[in-house]
Amino acid sequence: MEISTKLRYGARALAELGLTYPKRPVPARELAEQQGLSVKYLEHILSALKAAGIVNSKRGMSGGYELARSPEQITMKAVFNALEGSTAPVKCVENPEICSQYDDCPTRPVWEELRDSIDGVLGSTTIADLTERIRSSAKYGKTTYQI
Amino acid sequence: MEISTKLRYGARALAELGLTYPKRPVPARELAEQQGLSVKYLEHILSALKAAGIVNSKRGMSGGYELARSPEQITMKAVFNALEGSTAPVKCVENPEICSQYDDCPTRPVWEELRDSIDGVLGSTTIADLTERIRSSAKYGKTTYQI
DNA sequence: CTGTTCTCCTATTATAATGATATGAAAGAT
DNA sequence: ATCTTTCATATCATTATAATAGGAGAACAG
Repeated sequence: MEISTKLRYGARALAELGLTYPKRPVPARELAEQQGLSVKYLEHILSALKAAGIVNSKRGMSGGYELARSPEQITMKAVFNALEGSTAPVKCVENPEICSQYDDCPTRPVWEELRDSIDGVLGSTTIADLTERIRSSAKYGKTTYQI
Repeated sequence: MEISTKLRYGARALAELGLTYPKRPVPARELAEQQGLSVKYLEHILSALKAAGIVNSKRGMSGGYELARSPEQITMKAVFNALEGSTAPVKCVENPEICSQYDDCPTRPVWEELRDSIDGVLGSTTIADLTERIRSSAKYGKTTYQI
């Protein structure tokens, strides 16, 4: 039950966007370089984040991506939902109709508890928390990357 | 981030084994019929549960599988680990050496929190809880299946 | 109005994981 | 002996993930 690379890379990219917010948009190329990813792959991820209303984009020279809201207002739950889908570990939890034994299933309550617990963690963490960790990191300010 | 069918089917099978514990072993065929699964597939699952020390098995006539301990002593965390692997949503959480940026990763703490939260839920639920739900279910006693 | 920088859209491919089936050997009970 | 069951291994189909590729179209600078 691992998370996808999309969520991993996407979350880190958003953490970086938190650093520049609200100063300037950052091109996908720049974000990709920081993480050592291909620009094309990160573009996909950013596209999904845009579709979810988490980032805005600007085309052309000195364009790029920027957070659509302040970092404090973007929860990891929203990011998870955008890049990973539902937090429910089984489909029946969100679509009761797909299981004929829904009401009598002895295991479903466990999966519901899991979902709620995951939602709790993700809902109480924001991009601001991630960005703050970059700021207080040992390497912060020592890299070649300029804000 | 869904759980596998192995865990879903396996958990239900264990809940059923809780009903008969400690009276008699139940053959895979019987457990498979209850869930409408192929015997062969469930055999794989039960085999993994046996390797994890969660069930015991007995060959030959009137053989089958039975819980290795009392239902109260088998947590869903043990079952998850046996059928799904680690509860860590990313590998680096359990193997720091695979990531060069381990100490400075702004997202890792989130994944660690997620793991702990999942462990909490799974660790506080036992097979006894599942079995109890079968016992108090509307259909219990009305099926053709005899204990 | 031209070139550059960038997002954006769609298609394709590779790889791995899951889900499942199949065959038959080995062990135990009667 | 024979029936029932676990056990071991191999194979296959399907899906999801991860990633790459090519190029169209917007914004802006000169």
